[in-house]
Amino acid sequence: MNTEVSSIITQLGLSQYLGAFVDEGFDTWEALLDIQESDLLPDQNAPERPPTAYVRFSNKTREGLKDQNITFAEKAKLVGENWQTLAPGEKAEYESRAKAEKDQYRLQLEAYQKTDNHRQYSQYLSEFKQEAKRNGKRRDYERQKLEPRPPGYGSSISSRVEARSGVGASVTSKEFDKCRVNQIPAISEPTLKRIHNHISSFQTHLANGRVKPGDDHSQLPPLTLEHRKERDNSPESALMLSVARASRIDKARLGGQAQTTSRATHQLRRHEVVPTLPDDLQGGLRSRTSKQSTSSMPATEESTVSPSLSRGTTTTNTQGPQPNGPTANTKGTIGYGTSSLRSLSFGRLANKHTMFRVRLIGVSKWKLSTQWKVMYCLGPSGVRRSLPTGAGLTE
DNA sequence: ACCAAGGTTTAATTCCCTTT
DNA sequence: AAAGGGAATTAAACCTTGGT
Repeated sequence: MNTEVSSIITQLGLSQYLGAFVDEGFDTWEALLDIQESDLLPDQNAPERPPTAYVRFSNKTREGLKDQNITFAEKAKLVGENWQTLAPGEKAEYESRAKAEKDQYRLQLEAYQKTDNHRQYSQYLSEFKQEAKRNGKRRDYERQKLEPRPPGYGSSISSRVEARSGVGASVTSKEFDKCRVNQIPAISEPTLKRIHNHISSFQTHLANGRVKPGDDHSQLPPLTLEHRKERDNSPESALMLSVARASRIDKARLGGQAQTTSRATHQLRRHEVVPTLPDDLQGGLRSRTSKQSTSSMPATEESTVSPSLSRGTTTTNTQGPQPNGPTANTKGTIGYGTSSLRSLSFGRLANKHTMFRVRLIGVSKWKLSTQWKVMYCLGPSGVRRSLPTGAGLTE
C-alpha cells in the first residue's frame, strides 16, 4: 500500500475512507484525486431501487409548488415541513406503498442476482480489483473518454497563482502548476472573511452582468431568464458579436485561429461593469491593465471592427494603459468567473497581504474532491513566502 | 525566436435542502 | 443515495500577446 496516500489521508482527517479507497484499487494519490463518477457507476442491469416514502411525497408536493417563485432550497424546506405535519393517515399511505415497493424490489434483486448480467458485473468488479492490486492502477479502461477538444480550447485558469501582481511576487504559473496545497492555511480574521465574501459574490454577479456601475451591490437581483435574454439580445451584444465575427473572419484569412462568437459577450459583460470594493480597500485594486495593454479584443469598436485588420494591430488600446489605482477598476479584468479572481490583488496592501487561491480537499458525494478557494493571506507577497509555515506547498 | 502569462470554450460537476 | 431545477463553478489544452 502506498504510504503517501495513507499519510495524506490521515493528515486530512479522512482516514475512515482509507480502507474503502484502497480496497477499490485507488491506492495512489493521483488515482484518488482522479476518481470520477463513471468509475463508480452501479450495475446498469440491476433493478432500480424504488423511491422512499419521503421522496415520493416530495415529488408530488413539488409538483404543486411548481408555479411558485421560490428557490430550490426553500422548496426543500417547505416539503420537509409539510412532511412533518402530514396527517398520520396520509403518511401511512406513503409508507405502506414504499414498503410494498421495497419488498418487491428485494424479490427482483434476488432474481436478478441469478442472471448472467449479474454474474458478468460481479466478474468485472473482481477483475478490476485484481487488476488494481496487481499494478496499482485504477480501471482506466472503464473511463468514458471525453471528445477531444477543438484547438483553441481554454487554459487551466484554475491552476494559476493569483498573487502575481503583488510586489515581489515570485512564483511563475508553471511553478505553481507543480505545487500542491495539501493543507489549508488557517485564516479566520473577520475582516478577511468579509473581504472574501464580498469578492466571491462579486465574481459571480459581475460574471453574469447583473452588476452595473452605481448599483447597490448589497442587494443583488436574482438572475432570471429574461435578464439573460435581454443581455444577449441587446444592441450592444449584437455589436460585439459582429466585432467578433469580423475579427474571426480576418484571423481565418490570415491563417490564425478563428475566434468563436460568444467571446464577444464576455467582453461585453466585462466592460460594462465597475467593481466596487469595501471602503478600506478602495483605490487598492489592481488589474493587469495597469501593467500591460488591455485585452486581446478591446471593446472599442473602431479598433477591432475594421475588416483590414492585420495581425498585431488588433490589440490597440485607444485608452492607453490604465494607471495604477482606482481608475484601473473601470477596465479591469474583473468580471469573468474564475479568471477574474486570478488577477485580483490589493496593491495598497501588497507588502502585507496577498490574495490567492488554495486547493481545498474534501469528500463529496462520490469522490474525493478538490476545490480552489480564494484565500486572503497575511505576509509578504509571493505565494510561497506568504503561506504560513507548514502550509504544505510541495513540488 | 522564445518565454511568461493572460485569455478562451463546452461539458461536466457541484451546490442549494430535506427526509428516510 | 435518491428526487426536484438550474445557477455556479471547474477542468481541459492550446492560442495570443507583451516583452526580451
